[in-house]
Amino acid sequence: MELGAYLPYLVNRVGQRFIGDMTPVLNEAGVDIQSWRVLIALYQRGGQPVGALSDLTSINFSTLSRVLDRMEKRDLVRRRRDAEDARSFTIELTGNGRSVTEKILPYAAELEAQATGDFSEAELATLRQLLGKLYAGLDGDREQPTDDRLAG
Amino acid sequence: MELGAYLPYLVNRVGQRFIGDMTPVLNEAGVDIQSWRVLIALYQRGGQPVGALSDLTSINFSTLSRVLDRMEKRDLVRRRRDAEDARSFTIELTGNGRSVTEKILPYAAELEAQATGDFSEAELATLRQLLGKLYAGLDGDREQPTDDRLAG
DNA sequence: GACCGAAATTTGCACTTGCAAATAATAAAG
DNA sequence: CTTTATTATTTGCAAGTGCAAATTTCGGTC
Repeated sequence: MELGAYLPYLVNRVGQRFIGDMTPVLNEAGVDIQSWRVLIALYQRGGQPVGALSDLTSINFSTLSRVLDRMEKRDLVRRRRDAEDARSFTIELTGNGRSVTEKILPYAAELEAQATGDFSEAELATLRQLLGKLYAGLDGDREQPTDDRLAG
Repeated sequence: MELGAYLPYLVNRVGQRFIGDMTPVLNEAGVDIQSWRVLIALYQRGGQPVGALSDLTSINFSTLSRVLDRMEKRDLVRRRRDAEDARSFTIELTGNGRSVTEKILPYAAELEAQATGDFSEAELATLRQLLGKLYAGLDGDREQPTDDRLAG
């Protein structure tokens, strides 16, 4: 086994860099990385129960619960009791949450663009597709349908 | 922007899964994820100063210092003062560290194999290459030479 | 050969994390 | 309608984490 060929290594290395490069922008906006993950998930998928949000963001259940505490304090999200099932909350963006997200998004896009400056459209598409396929091949136990939809 | 097309999202999602799937095996061996990262880095690259190890593993400097404390306690690594420069330590695997690593490696390989079961050799090579390229495109500020060598 | 800025590593501190147990609400059965 | 099993979420606790400051050593300069 060669380190530079070991996929978990290659993947997490890139992931860490994305995080490292995003952090200064997020700090300036007073948002931590986990909150940012939640923000984009909600921004694009709309209100979600905590469980779905945990799947969506890969943030641990209990951790997410406390991330939401922070976010609520900073008026980024709101917990609304589900009318159908009172065990469940729907987490939704506040107006402020939406506006903060929209302020950060351009930087996120720019970072991605910078990282993929040397990529052709075809390469980009391939990379996305292969990452999706890789994800699908991991931990097949979890509910596949949901995950597949996410991968789309 | 679509969530499923956003690279940081796709990458970190896969990374989290790799970690999640590896954790049970690591727990059984009494090793945490960070220690595992250090183990494979040392196993493949040999003794390293803390700084290089931090680059190699993407683990924050101060965090790594304490990860090494844990690892030293569990007799996985040893700190040896550099003869040339007494500010620096060379971190090296102990015999036990090597043997623990070799015990875990097959599972790591199996996990990767399982995740990439549907991949052709060509796809695998492409994925690795594109991840390397993506890494290179990120955070161009850091010392490129070192990073490029690592990406090899 | 004492002085000063820079480099390698560690530590203080306040905050974040994940596991497992607790809470709260629903659903199904008797 | 009480009991019991199940699901959604939160919390107690013991670690783990990152930032910024401290420590130790180096290399050059006066």
